[in-house]
Amino acid sequence: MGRANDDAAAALEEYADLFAMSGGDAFRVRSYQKAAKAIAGYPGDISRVNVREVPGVGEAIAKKVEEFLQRGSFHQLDDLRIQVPEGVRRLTRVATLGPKKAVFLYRELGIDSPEALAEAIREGRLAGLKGFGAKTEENLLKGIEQLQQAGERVHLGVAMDVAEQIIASLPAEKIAYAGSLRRMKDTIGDIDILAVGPETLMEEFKRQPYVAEVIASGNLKTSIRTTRGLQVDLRLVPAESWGAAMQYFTGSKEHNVLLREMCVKRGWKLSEYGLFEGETVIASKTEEEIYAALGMQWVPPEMREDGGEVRAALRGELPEPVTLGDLKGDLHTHTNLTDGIATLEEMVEAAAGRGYAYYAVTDHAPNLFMQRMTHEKMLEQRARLHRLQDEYPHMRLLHGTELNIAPDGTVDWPAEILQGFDICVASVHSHFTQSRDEMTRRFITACENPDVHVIGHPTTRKIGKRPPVDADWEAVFAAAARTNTALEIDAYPDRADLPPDLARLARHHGVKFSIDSDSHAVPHLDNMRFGVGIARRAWLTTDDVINTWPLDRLLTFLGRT
DNA sequence: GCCGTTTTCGGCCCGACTGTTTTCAGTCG
Repeated sequence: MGRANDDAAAALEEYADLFAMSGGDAFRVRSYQKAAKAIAGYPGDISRVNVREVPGVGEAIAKKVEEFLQRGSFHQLDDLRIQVPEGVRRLTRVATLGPKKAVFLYRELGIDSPEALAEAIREGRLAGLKGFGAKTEENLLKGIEQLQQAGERVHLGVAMDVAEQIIASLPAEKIAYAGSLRRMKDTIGDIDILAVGPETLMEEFKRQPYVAEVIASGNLKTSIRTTRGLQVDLRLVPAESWGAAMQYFTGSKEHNVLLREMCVKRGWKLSEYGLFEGETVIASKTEEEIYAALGMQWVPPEMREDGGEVRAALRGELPEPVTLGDLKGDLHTHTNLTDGIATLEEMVEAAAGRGYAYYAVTDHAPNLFMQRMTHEKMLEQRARLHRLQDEYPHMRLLHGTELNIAPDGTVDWPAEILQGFDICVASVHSHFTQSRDEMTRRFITACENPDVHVIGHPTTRKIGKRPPVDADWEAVFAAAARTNTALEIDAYPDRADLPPDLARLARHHGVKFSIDSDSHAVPHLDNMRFGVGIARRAWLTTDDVINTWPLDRLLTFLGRT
């Protein structure tokens, strides 16, 4: 996946927003959005191929993209950025506030940021404004609060992308990311990178095109802000302290405090330079040496959160968390029959390339009206999938669907149709604001449906955009365990759903899990690693995760033998 | 602005919900 694709897609999305806000034709807005989505999901690197090959990109958009690749922007975008201030676009990130109202507020009252809007509401300046009643004001304030709580953190996918780009750009002897990124936290505040190399590496770092601002710079540490607004710290460490530095800067702080307390009791000292007894180095080169010297198992970074891992490691009782290599298939993916952008054949081919033993296609069902799914289209897809099976003797193709859980907990099709699927995922896509009791009942009803195998992205949160729904999760987990309904760990990094803490709680209830990519394009299949990160943070083993199981065991779980 | 023809124009994912309105615009998925 080329980063050029993501950058160009982001520019087109921004252009679509600004174009909509400046009163542009809605169909053209959609063209820009569609092209952005297609470019982001395009498997090839658009800086190396003719971007006109991407479906949804015609002559006009191709010219914009080419100019963007040349100089990092295009002139139509420059023009609109002058007309619509950056803060006004940020207004549309407030829930329930779209382009029309944002521009209206800007024109009428000069409101040019979420902060300015909050102030205007508090000062009563919106009173009497057409279309802005008391309820609207209340909703806007709530939306602004949520936005501020999300803060400046980005989701793991964005941070990983930046970190990998930086690592690839620097000629170090040794270089790796540490910090919350290595622990695979779902949101990341800043990126820590450690390197072994010459001091000239710092100069090289500061010259890179992704650097927007140098915050601080010395011989051993440089802090920058990237063009995407993320802070990155690069530290030079001595080769002989590599393990100690990785251990120290990976954290978490709480995990490290526990280790250092243990050291103090033994008269030792643990720092980023090593484990010492007086002046004598006991261990420093590798993390494994350090943990071994402390008389404990090496702790996987994802588990270093002071969640009982230190005690377990001292006793030699750390579970072996699931790895990417353990996954034998993906059980939630889409094609362009609904809202994916790749064909069935392209998705299946890419899945086979990953060496999967099975792969489920789960397009949306009729109750999400915008997807225009019908019984006939579904049956046609099933026939196509069955024909395709002959070409993949080593990968079992499963025909599934992603059902919509209605407010009362029911799903799209009647039982006799559902039983024709190999697997049914069911997810909430609307009515997010139901009361806790209603939402809990809704999930439990879905779990109790014998034809529902997996609850998709259970909390329905979108990091930075939408909070999780409110439910009595313990009651939902108990129902899932009782009914043998798996809960999904949606690996798509802006979802990361279930979140790690809830997944760990669910495990205590005996719930099984399905780690799925929820792919809507070929490159999304790679997001699986983020789902594995969540699972490892939740201490899940292969026994907990149904898509690490051999096909026979999976089919038994699905009741499809 | 894109696309696929009924091949250079006319359609483009469409329905529900919310808060405001008194018949609907805006937002969302």
